[in-house]
Amino acid sequence: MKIASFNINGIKARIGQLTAWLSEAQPDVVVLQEIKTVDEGFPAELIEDLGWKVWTHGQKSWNGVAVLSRLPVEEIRRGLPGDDADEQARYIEAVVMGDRHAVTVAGLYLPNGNPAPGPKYDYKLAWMDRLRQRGAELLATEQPVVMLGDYNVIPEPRDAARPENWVDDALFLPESRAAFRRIVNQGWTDAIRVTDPHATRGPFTFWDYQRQAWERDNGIRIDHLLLSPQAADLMRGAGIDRDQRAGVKPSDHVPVWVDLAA
DNA sequence: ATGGTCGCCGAGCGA
Repeated sequence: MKIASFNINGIKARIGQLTAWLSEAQPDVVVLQEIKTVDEGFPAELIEDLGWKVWTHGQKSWNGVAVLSRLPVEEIRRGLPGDDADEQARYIEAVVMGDRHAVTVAGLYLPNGNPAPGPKYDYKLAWMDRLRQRGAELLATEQPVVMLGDYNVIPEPRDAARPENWVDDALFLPESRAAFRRIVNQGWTDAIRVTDPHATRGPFTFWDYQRQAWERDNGIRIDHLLLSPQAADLMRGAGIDRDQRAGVKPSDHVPVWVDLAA
């Protein structure tokens, strides 16, 4: 079961890139972030015509997440538990049926948090605490779980081409990194990192549109795939589709994926 | 220190 995450940065602007990548990469399950539309504005038919089922959790203009699956899905949950007043569409969860295992796939778009300090940063840290609580519940199932998406956290200096540029940024502040570490340390495996544990630079998943960041490979790694122990035991491989950042009108993020023997 | 680029939609915000 190949499971991927892609921050698409506006589905209406990126439907062509998405469908081309789907046929090229051949994932079985995809979570999307920043669809930037209400559910009715999502071009589901174009994707359904390619053999997918589509579930969206949309919002006007900002945020918004979705699940695409070519495998049967048993349950869908929209919204991160823990705050009924939270209006932002940043979380969607699916139980996907593989041939051998059911896999819980939690797609997330963690708040950016800038400027920090401030209310947006407080919201980010509170959201991360809610994610940690949901993560504990999912780990307690002792089943294969993949919690993946745009975490908006640079975990370590080697995850940025120029870490010195990020020291005051909500993506790299010590509190953000500590909150991410606290989640990982519950027992999750960082699928991309374990494919090359001793890398000293990168790999990256995001390059800003500004200042020729892509041309200069001035990237950061903020899209992550966290695996429960039962999912990590099934891992066959993981990767980053870096070439998706080239070409005409790309997203500023690229897809990340993990393949499970599920 | 500033501005640099996108996508949302049709001005300015969020990233």
